[in-house]
Parts: sequence; C-alpha cells; structure tokens
Amino acid sequence: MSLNFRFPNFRTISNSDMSKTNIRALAMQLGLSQGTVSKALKDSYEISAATKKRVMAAAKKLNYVPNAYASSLRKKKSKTIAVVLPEVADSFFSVAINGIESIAQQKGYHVLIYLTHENFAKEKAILNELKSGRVDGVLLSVTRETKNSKHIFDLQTSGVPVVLFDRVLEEIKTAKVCTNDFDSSYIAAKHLIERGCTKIAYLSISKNLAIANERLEGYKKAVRECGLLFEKNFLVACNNSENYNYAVIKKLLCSSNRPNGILVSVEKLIITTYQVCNALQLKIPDDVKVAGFSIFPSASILNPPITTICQPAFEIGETATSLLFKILEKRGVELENKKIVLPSTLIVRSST
Amino acid sequence: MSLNFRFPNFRTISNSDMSKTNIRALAMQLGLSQGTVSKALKDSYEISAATKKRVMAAAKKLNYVPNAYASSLRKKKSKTIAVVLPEVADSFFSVAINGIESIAQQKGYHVLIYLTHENFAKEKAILNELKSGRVDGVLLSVTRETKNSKHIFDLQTSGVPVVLFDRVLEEIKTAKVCTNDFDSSYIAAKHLIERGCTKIAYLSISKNLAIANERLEGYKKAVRECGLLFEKNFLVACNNSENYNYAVIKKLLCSSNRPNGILVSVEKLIITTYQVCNALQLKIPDDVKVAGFSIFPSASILNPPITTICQPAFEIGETATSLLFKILEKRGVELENKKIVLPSTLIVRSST
DNA sequence: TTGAAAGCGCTAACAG
DNA sequence: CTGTTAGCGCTTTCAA
Repeated sequence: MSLNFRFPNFRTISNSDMSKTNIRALAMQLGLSQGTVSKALKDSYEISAATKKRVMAAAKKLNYVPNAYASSLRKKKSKTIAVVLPEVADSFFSVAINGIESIAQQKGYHVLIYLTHENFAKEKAILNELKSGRVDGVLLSVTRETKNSKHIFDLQTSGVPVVLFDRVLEEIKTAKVCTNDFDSSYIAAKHLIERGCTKIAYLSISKNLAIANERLEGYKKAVRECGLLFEKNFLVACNNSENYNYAVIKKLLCSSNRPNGILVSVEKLIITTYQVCNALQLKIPDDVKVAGFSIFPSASILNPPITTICQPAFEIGETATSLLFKILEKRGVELENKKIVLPSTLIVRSST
Repeated sequence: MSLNFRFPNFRTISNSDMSKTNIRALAMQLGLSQGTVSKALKDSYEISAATKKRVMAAAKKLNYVPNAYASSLRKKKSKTIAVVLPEVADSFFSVAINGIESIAQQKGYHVLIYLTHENFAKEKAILNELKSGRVDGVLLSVTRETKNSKHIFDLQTSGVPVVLFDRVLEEIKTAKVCTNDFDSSYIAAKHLIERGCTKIAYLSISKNLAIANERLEGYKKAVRECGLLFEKNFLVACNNSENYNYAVIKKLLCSSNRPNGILVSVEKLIITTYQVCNALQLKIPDDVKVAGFSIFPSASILNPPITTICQPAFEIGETATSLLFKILEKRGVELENKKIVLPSTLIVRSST
C-alpha cells in the first residue's frame, strides 16, 4: 500500500501535467487549505516560517502564477492604470509614456494604453469603458477637439481618479501636470523679436486646447508688448492633414507680406515648415527665423539646427504618474486641483 | 400602502445614489434575474425584444458598465493583449505601437504596454507575470541582450500565444513579422559603393539580435562582393550609452584609415554620427557618406537629408497584431512558425 | 497557526 | 422566454 493511497491529496509535486496550476491545485498538492496557501504566498505573519518555505518552494516548482483577475475582482483593485492620449508617434508623448511606464513599473502597476487619434468620440467611449473596474486610475491628455468635460467628470464620479497631463482642462477638478506654455511661448516670441524679427507668424493646431491658447496668448503678449504689427494672416490654423498644413504654410510664406519669423506651436509642423522653406528656397534664418515647441532628438542636426522650446516630457509623465499614485494611496485628497507646472527651456540654435 | 411596499424590489429607477451599479442591482431594479439581464445586454436571441429594450434603457440610465474582471474571470478571456518591447521613445517602436493599437482597438481589445529597456531580466520577469491570465496573447520584440528563449517558450507553454515582431528569435516556434534586414542592408551598402565609397564602416548595436546580424551580414556580403578592403576597425560595436557611442564613432572617424562611407544600423546612432561629423568638420557626403535604418519624420530636413532604409513600422505592428488575433480566434494553428517579411525601402537623399 | 466558508460580479448550463 | 444555480480563482473574515 503506497503512501499516496493513504494521503490521496499528497501527490508527488511535479510540473509535468500541463493543466494551469491554480491556488486550489497548489493547496491540494501541499495538503493545505487555499486560505493558508494564499496567506503564505503573501508572507503573512499568521503563517509559520516552515509552511511559508514549503509553499513558496511548491509554488516555484509548479510555476504558479496567481490569476490576476480573480485577485482583482476580490480585492477590487486592479494594479493597473490607463494612459489615454492622442498619439504615440510623437516625440513628446512617446517620451512621456516612458516616464509614466518607469514609475508604474517601479510600483508594480500595469499600464494600459489607449490612443484617441484626436477623436473626441473615441475619447468619450474609452473613458466610459474605463468605468468597468479595469483600472484604478487614469492619466489623460485630451484630444484637440475636447471642449466638453462631462465624460471626464463621469469617470471621476464613478470612482476612478483622473490626472491630466500636458493637454489639461482647467475646469476639471483634479491634479494636473503641464509645462509653462504661456511663458515659454512668450519667451520664444521675445527671442525671435530680439533676433530681429518684425513680422512673426504663429502656427497653431487647436482652438479648444487650453495649452494651445496659452501658447497663443504668450506669443500675442510678446508681439503686443513690442508693438509689432500684427496681420491677421499671421495666425495660421493648422490641423491634422499634412497636405492642408503644407498648403496654408506655403500660402503664408508666399504672401506679399511674408513674415520674417515663425513660432511653431507643435513638433510636426516644424517639419512641414522646413519643407515649405526648402521648396520656396527661403533661407532659415536669413529670410525667415523659425522656433518651435519640440523635443526632437534630431533638433541639433537639422538644416539648420532648430531653436526649440524643449518640454520636460519625461518628467511630466513621471510627475503625473506619481501624483496619480499619491491619490490612489489616499495620501492625496488634498491634491485635488493641484496644478504642477514643469518649465520648458528655450534652446537657441541656428534657426534663429 | 404603496406599490413599493408590495414589490419591494421595484425601486424607482434613478442614478442618484452613488453606489456602483452591478448587474445584480440592475436586475433588482428591473425585477428580473441576473441571468436574464446578462443575456439581454448581449442581445441574446433567448430574450424578448421588449425585455431587451427595457434592460438596455435601464442600463443606460443607471450608467451600468459591466465589471471587466468578473467577466474575464468567468469567460477565461481577457480581451487584452500585451506589447513587450525595448523602448518607446524611438520612431520605429512608437509607430509600430500605433499599428498595433489600431488593430486592437478595431477588435475591441485592450493593450497593455511593457518596456524592457533592453534589460533581459526585466523581459523575463514581465513574461512570467503574463502567465497570470491577464492577457490573451503577447506581441514581443526582444531586448538586445536576449539570447536564451526559455522564458518565451514557458509563456507559450502556459497557453499564451506569442507573436514576435521586428526583433525576432528564429528558434521560437511561432508567427513572426519583420522586415528584410539582410537584403535591405545589402542594398544600402551596395548603394554606398555605387556612390563611390571604398571604405565602409558599419555601426552595430548587438551581437545577439538576429536582425542585427542579418543587417551585418547583408553589409558584409556587399563589401565582399565588391572586393572592398575590410578593416576590422570598420565594424563598430555601439551600445546603450550615448557617450560611449560618441567616443567610438569619433575614434572611427579620426583614425588614419578613415572610412568614406558609414552604414548605420539603427536610428539613434544616426544622430550621434552626424554630431561627430559636425564636430570633426567632416562634410557629408563629400568626406563621408552616411546611410541608416530609420523612419525619422525629419529625415528630409536634416543637414544633409539622410539616405534611409525605411522600415514599414506601422504595417509591421498591424500585421503582427492581425496574426495574433488569427491565432486567438483559433483560425491559425497553421500559422505557427510562419514568418512574414515586409520589405523596407531605400530612400536616397543627399547624405550619399 | 491553520481551516472553513463566503463572496467579489459575472456567465452559462440547465430547468421551468 | 425567464429563472435558478453553480462556479471562474482568489482573499478574507471568523472559527477552531
């Protein structure tokens, strides 16, 4: 008569059969209860050292990995956050994601990523889905179409904290992290003026976005202060279409009253601007000086190297994520409505 | 005596109380069973049109969003995939993520993102965690340190399909999507030779990565075929440190036997190469011609515009994801070990 | 120090 | 067509 017969629950521990080991199987193998195993695995003080050791060893041997969703369901915590943003093929956002991921990984959190592609309806649908308990919190940078914030409010109301970054919305009561858009735009415009620009155009991307307006206002302030003439055609509204943007920038630079300075409010448009200048044989910086918001790694090897307002993208991502965790850890009720501003830096290069 | 008293389960439908509505609450409000509500919500043929309508209306009114994890737990499907890759602040990967996300969103799947930062131990830990049932499948691009593939095999064995993209591992039996690294490297090297380069250096990033070796071999073949002399110092092993890379490239270009052509195997190193050339006052393409693997959006406005081997990053992401879904939908057992090669294109610009 | 039992919210088989 | 029931795998009282 074998030992196995006497203790039918004690089977030789082996990982040869391919069924996914769950805590019940593990407990059976060990001749312990699920509860005990569960506690042992999380190193609970209630469990004896010997048992813990045995449990850990068996878990390792059987390659036991606890089911994430069972645990989430039970604990009502998902250890997951969502990042919702317009675009990832953009230096700013991809570096920001890096910052976000680094903090999340450090905290043992998982990161879900959702791209809105600047589509408000999609943003709404995504945030609505996130009420499902899938995530403990959300990091959001809104689309350029987002005016209304009800969808965000609803998500918060359903118990999911939201932290806004970069493209923030003032009206939402929560922590926000962004850069000093107004000031840095002002500084950049001033810089163009100092370098001799008398007619400065501004390339914008959105009428709704607070940060776009901040940048616009910073530019306007500088222009106004210096008493420069301001033609209405100097304000160029760009959008998501490269062809369209190329056309309007070309029109700007072909006009009889051509600007001699351009402030570009967003990275993508810098490329278009350079391309138009090349096509029109306009020399930067001689014919027209260009500065722009960007964190191009290639800024220094462009032709010519471009003066940039460099945003602290990584830090913005990190900070927003840390803030979110503070809220999740309930250490941060007082963080509601806190706005953290991480300054950009003007890096002067030969384009101005 | 009120109706409410007679039918205590019938409360007026309202969303005023803040408790998160679950299916039970919804069912109670409606005076139906959970099962019926569940079926009605998924438009089951078993349920009458009238009931469906009533249920849908109430769900909407109460802002009911089903708990994702309860449902995942029950169905043993997470509707989630993971993307595991070295880096996101890199044009190639960020565009690939775009492709991935677009297909996933279309299929109603969620995307978890994990960065390994070229760290093999991290890759192992991440893949191990993904045995938790958190995801239905994984898209993986390995670190440059990854030699061993046991961790991947283990994940597959635990029932999670893995599709490799870009940085693939031949030994793993699964679907793979990459570009024609060997051929395009060969073509680029040939191009340099046609443009008059007689001494071509190659900047590499990893000894393990299959794709790095493919690129290297393509280069070698071209050099060999054309009978060019091959100095061992023309093979420059770069790594993750910008300073180090700058130093070795500088050394290369300062050597008495300076190459007059450089093939750069990875985007980041292009910037360093340009910077070194600028610092040394070497003229591209006169003193040295440069071509590189890259999908820089700014390639055309560099000084000079750089000849690139342009990888179909978006399509690689899309294709890998579609393949993964085929496998998940069990339509793809025969896809095991299928390798899809999406060709890169050489875009000749003034750097050569 | 360990075990038993209840239940997170949902789905799916089976009954009615 | 609708209801009942039994779990998915885990954690957490509470009892022993």
